[in-house]
Amino acid sequence: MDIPPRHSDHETHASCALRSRGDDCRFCGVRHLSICQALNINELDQLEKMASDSVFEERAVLFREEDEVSSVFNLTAGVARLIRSLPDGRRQVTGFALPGDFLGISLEKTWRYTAEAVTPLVACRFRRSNFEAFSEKNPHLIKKMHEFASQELNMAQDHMVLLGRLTAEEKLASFLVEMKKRWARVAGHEPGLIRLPMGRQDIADYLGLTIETVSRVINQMQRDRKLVIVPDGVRFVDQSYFDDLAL
Amino acid sequence: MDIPPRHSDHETHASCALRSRGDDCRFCGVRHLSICQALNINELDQLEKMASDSVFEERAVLFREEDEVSSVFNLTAGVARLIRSLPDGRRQVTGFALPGDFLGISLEKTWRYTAEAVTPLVACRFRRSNFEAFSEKNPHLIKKMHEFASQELNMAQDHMVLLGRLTAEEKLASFLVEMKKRWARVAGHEPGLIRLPMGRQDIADYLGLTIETVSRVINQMQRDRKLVIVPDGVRFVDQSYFDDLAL
DNA sequence: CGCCATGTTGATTTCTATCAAATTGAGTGG
DNA sequence: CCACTCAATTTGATAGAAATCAACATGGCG
Repeated sequence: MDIPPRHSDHETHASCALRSRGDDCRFCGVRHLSICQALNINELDQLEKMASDSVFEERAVLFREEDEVSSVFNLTAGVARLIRSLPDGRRQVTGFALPGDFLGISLEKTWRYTAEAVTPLVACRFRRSNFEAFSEKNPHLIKKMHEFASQELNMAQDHMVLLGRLTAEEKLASFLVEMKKRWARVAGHEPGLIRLPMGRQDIADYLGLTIETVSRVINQMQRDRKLVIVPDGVRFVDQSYFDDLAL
Repeated sequence: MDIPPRHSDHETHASCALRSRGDDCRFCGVRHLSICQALNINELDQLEKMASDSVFEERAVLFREEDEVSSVFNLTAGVARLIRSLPDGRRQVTGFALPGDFLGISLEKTWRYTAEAVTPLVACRFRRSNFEAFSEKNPHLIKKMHEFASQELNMAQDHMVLLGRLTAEEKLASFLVEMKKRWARVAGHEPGLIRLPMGRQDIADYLGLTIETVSRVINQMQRDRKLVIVPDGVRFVDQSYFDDLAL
């Protein structure tokens, strides 16, 4: 990955020591996790001709709420936060996108949320018009996109329960269990380590809490020997404590 | 509507003074609001052969979380609450279904929420296997279902902001504005009246509040001359107050 | 080494939940 | 028609969880 891929339109010149599609969808590390699992080798070849790798550095904005959807993205490496903002600055993080996640599943004309890189990230990028035309010709891709959207809707409903009805402690436990499960699907993760590349403020905005409460609850969990805080994340000490509390 | 429709499989013998598909999709009052808008007259005829009108009385359960999805529903009259429950009894109402809304959009194997009739209701019912087979042959129906699912996802994200970041007063204002907008799409509504057929507890469980807080906030709004409480709903007195507060 | 963003900890306030009681109102049967 | 019942709602008093306000600590990086 020292040589930028052919179709690359780098947003930045950040180091390329990141997994990505490279130049061949057949060897893509996130293919089996992503929308592309719906495609056969032949269709993959067609799609590949429309793809370009985009690299974003930490804090870069992939797109903003209200922006026209000119491209859709398939995350291959890194983490993004998805944000809705209120006019007075209050934020709700509606989700974190991990490798394999697709941004633009809805095929709407404008983005309904802002996406920012939490870590350096790589995404397989398609022009919306191309991608939509391709999907128009491949009904099973639409079906797969619908499956992914349904799964997202399901997660959104889970999150409503969390936001509406859980205590701060339950929210944190649920979040950590969720991140543990989601990282387990991503190749190359260290089992046992729950990576938390996002800051405390992002976690707070995801859980409908303040940064102080997030900090207090996590540190209390550490004092109670439920977990240990490590660089870039946490490790569970008492898994059953989390299983009992989590949604 | 005094004579039950041909394919009817009534859950109850409740009065039929309710709008419904009747026996002909072409005259269905919610067609233009529903998934069926994707279909031409010919396709509508095919779909009609698979449809049956179901009638549910107040409080009836359409289906429960975890149940197998044996039928999907297109609501033609009445209101349903969609509920996720925690083991200890805490509830989150994830949404209210109004005429034109489709239940089963995701085509998953099991329901992820419980649906209960808030009012007597009528739904156009399809066996899941039939509906799925039909959609398999009609890619534009899948596309339309995907559009509807995307719209629901969008509403779910709005609701996350509400649950995570709004105050009780803002939550109520947003809810009332949302209901006003949604009823405006349904034929036969009285403009100006915001119908609230659901009880205070349902509203509380939708907004992540308690029944007491919902009651207090609405009654305070009435004392402040922002709205008046009327049988079966409210009327706005100061629309701009709500526009300013709502999400 | 020191700077600045990020995170932690402490003190206090506030909003909403909880607990408790009164009120309303729809449905029932005398 | 009117008392009665029971559920739903409203109102009041108090408690409590998390927010806010305010330092302080940490740690990555020039």
